Amino acid sequence: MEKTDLIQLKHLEAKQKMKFGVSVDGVIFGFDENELKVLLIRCDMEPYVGQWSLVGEMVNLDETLEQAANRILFNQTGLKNVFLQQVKTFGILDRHPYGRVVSVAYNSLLKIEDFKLNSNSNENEAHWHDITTLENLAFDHMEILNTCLNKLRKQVREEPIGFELLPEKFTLSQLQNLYERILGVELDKRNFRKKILKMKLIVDLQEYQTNVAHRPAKLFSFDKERYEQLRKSGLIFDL
Amino acid sequence: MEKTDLIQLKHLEAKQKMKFGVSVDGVIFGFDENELKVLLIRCDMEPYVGQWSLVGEMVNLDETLEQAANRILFNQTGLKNVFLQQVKTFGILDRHPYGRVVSVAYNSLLKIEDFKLNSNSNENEAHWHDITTLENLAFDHMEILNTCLNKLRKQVREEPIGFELLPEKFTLSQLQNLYERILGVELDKRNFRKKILKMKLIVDLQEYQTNVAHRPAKLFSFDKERYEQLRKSGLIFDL
DNA sequence: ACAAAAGTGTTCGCTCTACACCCATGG
DNA sequence: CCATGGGTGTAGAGCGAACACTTTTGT
Repeated sequence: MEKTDLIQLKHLEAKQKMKFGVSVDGVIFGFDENELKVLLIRCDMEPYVGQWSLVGEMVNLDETLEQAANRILFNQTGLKNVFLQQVKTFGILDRHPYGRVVSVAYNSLLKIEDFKLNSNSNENEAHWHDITTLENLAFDHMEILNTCLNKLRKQVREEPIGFELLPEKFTLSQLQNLYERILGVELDKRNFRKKILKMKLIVDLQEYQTNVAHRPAKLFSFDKERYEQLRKSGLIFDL
Repeated sequence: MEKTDLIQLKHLEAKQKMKFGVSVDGVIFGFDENELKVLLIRCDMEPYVGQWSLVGEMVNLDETLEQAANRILFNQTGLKNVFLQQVKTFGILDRHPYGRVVSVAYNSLLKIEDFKLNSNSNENEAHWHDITTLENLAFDHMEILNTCLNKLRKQVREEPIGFELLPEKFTLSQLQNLYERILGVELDKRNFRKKILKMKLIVDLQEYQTNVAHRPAKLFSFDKERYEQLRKSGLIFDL
C-alpha cells in the first residue's frame, strides 16, 4: 500500500469515531440572602429522575459551545449578556445514559435581582440552592460543581468578577460579605475597605441606603471602564 | 401528548445530536538550548497538508479524555507519567475537515533529555520549535497554542511546575533562565535565589557541575514530597 | 592572566495585619 | 435611649526591589 493510501485509511478510521454527544452544563451562581447559591433543576432522565442536576443540554451540530451555553442560560433565566466562562470538559466513560457524551462545564455569574425579573414567565422547576448544603446530584454533577466552585474561588481572588453577582448599586459591607461567603473566610473590615478603595475599581455614587434601622451605608458601583484600562496595562489584583 | 411522552421525544431528539467528533490536541512543551519549545508535526490533512500542527488525534469511543491525551503523548514521545493538564475545549464551527469536531487542548511539560532517549525509534516528523518564532499553524492551532501558552505563563507563577521542564539535577541559573524565558522578563539573580530557597522546595544535592569553563555551580533537585505537604496546608507561591 | 558564570547582604519603601471606638438611623 | 450595622487611623512586621563585588574554574 502506498503512503497516501495509508493516510486515506487513517482518515477513514478517524471518521468512524464521530459518534460523540457533546453537552454543555451551566453552573449558574447567584448571591442572595447573604449566601452563595447555584441554580439546579430536577432531572428527568433515568436513572437520575427526580435528583437535582445542573442546567445542561446537548450541543446542536450547528452551534458553537459558547452559543450553546448562552442558549441554555437564556432558556433557564431569560437573561442575555451574562458572565459566562468555560471551566473544564468532563469525559469519563459511562457518565451519561445516552451513550458517550462529553460535557463542557461553564461558570455563569448573575445578579439574582435580574433573574427574578425575567424568570416569572417559565414554569420550570429551577431552584436556587445554597452551595454549602448540596448532596446527591445527578450524573457526575457533584464533581463538576466542585471543580467550578474551586475555579470561582480562585478567580475571585485575582479578578474583580464578584461584581457580577451584586446589584448595580451595592454597599461595601455587601461586597465584603460576598467575598467572605465565596472564600469561606472572615475579613477585617478596615483592611478590606482600604484595599478595595485603593484599586479604584468602584465609584462612590454619593447615595445612601434608605429605611434601614442603622446608619445608612454609602452606595457604590463597579467601574467597568477603569477595569478594562487596568487590564490592558497588566492588572494586578489580590482579594 | 402526555408529559412522559414529551420527555421521551426530547430524549430522542437529543440522541440525534450524537454525531460529534472529539479530538485531543497536545501542546507539548520542552526546554532546551535555553529556549522554551513546543513539539509540532507536519499535517497530512487537506487543506493544511505540510503545515505544522499540534500533536492531536481523535478520541476513541472507549477511552476517557485523559487516556486519549496520554496515548497521544506516548505515541509521539515514548514517555509515560508526564505532566499533563487539560486547558480548554475549542468548539467553533468548521474548524475541522472531518465535520463537527471539538478539540480538548492539553498542556504537557516534559524534560527534553527524557524525550531524546525515547524518541530515537520513531521516524515521524515531530520537531521542536522555538515558541517565539511560530506562524501559520494548521487548523485553529495558533489560537490553541496561544491559549495554552498563556495558561502556562500564569500557572508557572503560582505553582512549581517549572521543574517538570528541567533535568532531575539543575542549577539555580538554569531555573532562573527557565522562568525568564517562560515569562519573558529579566529577574534579579540575588532576589530570585532568596525567594526560591526560602520556599524550601528544592534540595541542595551537595554536587557540582564539572568541566565548565567557570566556577562550577551547585546542583539542586525538586523536593516533591515537601511540595505535596505544602499543597495540603494551602500553598502560597509567587514566581 | 583573563574570560565567564557562580555566589553572596543590606537598605529602603511599601504592603499587610492587627486592633477599638464613635456615628447615624429606626423603633 | 437602645440596638444595629456603618465608618474610620495607626503602629509594627514582613516582603519585594534595587544594587556591586568576590570566587572558582578552564583556557
